[in-house]
Amino acid sequence: MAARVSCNDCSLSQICLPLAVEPAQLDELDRIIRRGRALKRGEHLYRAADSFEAVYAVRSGALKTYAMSEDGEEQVTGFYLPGEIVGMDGISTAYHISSAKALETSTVCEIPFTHLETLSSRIPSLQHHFFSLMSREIQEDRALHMLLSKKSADDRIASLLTTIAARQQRRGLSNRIFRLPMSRYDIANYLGLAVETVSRIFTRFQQQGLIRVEGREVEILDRPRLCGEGRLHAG
Amino acid sequence: MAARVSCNDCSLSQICLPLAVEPAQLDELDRIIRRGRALKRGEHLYRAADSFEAVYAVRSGALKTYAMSEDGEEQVTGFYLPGEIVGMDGISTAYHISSAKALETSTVCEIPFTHLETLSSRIPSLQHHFFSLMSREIQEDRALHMLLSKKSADDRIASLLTTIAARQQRRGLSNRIFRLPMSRYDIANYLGLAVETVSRIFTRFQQQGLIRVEGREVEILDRPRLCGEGRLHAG
DNA sequence: CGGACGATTGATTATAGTCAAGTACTGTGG
DNA sequence: CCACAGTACTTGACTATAATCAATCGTCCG
Repeated sequence: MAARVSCNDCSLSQICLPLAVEPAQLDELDRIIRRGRALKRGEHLYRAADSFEAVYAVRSGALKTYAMSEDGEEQVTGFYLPGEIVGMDGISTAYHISSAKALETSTVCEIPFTHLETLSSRIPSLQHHFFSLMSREIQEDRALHMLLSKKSADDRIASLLTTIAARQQRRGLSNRIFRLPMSRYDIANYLGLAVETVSRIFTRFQQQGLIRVEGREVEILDRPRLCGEGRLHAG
Repeated sequence: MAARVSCNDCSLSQICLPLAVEPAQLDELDRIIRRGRALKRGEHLYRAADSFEAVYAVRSGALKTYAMSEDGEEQVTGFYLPGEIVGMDGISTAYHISSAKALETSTVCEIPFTHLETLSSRIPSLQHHFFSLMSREIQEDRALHMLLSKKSADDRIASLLTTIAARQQRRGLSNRIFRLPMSRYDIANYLGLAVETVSRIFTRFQQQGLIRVEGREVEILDRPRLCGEGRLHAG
């Protein structure tokens, strides 16, 4: 069964944790990982307030993380695609502050955090890689901060599309045609927009020839104009 | 000179890095720290694209971090008060992606990162604390994400004020009366608002008896209503 | 003292949200 | 296989919130 594959044989090893570990030490990492946990669409990987035990590498499918405000409204805080690490919130509190839910049928590799810490002490490159992963997460949050605080709804959607495209490419897939794993509602929530706005912008981007979109299938037709200036002030 | 004080004698040791280190090992941490770097108002601690060499503990004063978008507009990404660690972006890229600038006369302790990594391998609690610090930064970014994506201008300002108040308290200062180290422009920029909006809300909050404000001096008069529901729909 | 910057206030406008309605999908059970 | 329910998505009309434009005042420095 594919889920039992070792890191050695995993197609994602070049973008996942193993990239930080010498082949000679990969066995050590391999041994602490619990592989192939399967999640059905809508199932939770963990919930807010669950005790923090592990971080998870997405092997297939996609997840979203979200938090609840006091008044019960959901805030989607991130989307996680294969090769990406989810669950790094919670280290400081020892319990998760957000929930992680499968957007579609998914499998994850579970990496118990105390083991990972122990191993990181012994493998400097792993420690560095983990610092690095968290640092990148902070960087991405800063980019999102700018997106939400300075950019128009159009820019936000364009940025989401190109970001997803880039992450697809990282896994060796097309950066032009892909399927969004999340609903319009999740997109709207994540980007701080109303669903209706998201829908309208998808439609307009298509009319402007920037993308072709059919449900969750997206094709990027004019990347320069989508990313850049072209779209600003009447595209 | 106060700046030459060791971590042992530093009044901030209970909220800064030393809290993670046994007294017996504090010397080791102490030795790698370059203390008392002074910054005048407006001076940079580092700039975007500078090579990443160290993280910094704020000893006195206050700093802001900011990034520039391609089109040259500034995005304030954070404010850093005494006892807080600045500069953890940049680990993954080996160069800083944002700039850090003193909002007022400040001093910082410089902690060379490669030394910190080495030491972290030997002191598990320090490694854990550092993971923890980064995790908390991620948590705070998530809270900010919700603030920017779901909350009104009023909520954003209220949240900033109470957050600053809490951080003051952490250092043993009043959580009721304090001086904002940053300009209205920085506040507006950070919260994704126009300066005019910030100004108007400060004025209105004062008229509503929630705060007393005079320039950068702020007194919180009615915390419950400021934080909570009271303000919603006509306070 | 003057200039620049920071802050405030007012008038107007633009962007995205809300409300409302309706269509298209998806999966389920008959 | 189809009917149905429920959800996801789209579109239109109207509205509210905060942005922009503009003017003024205060104050900190050089």
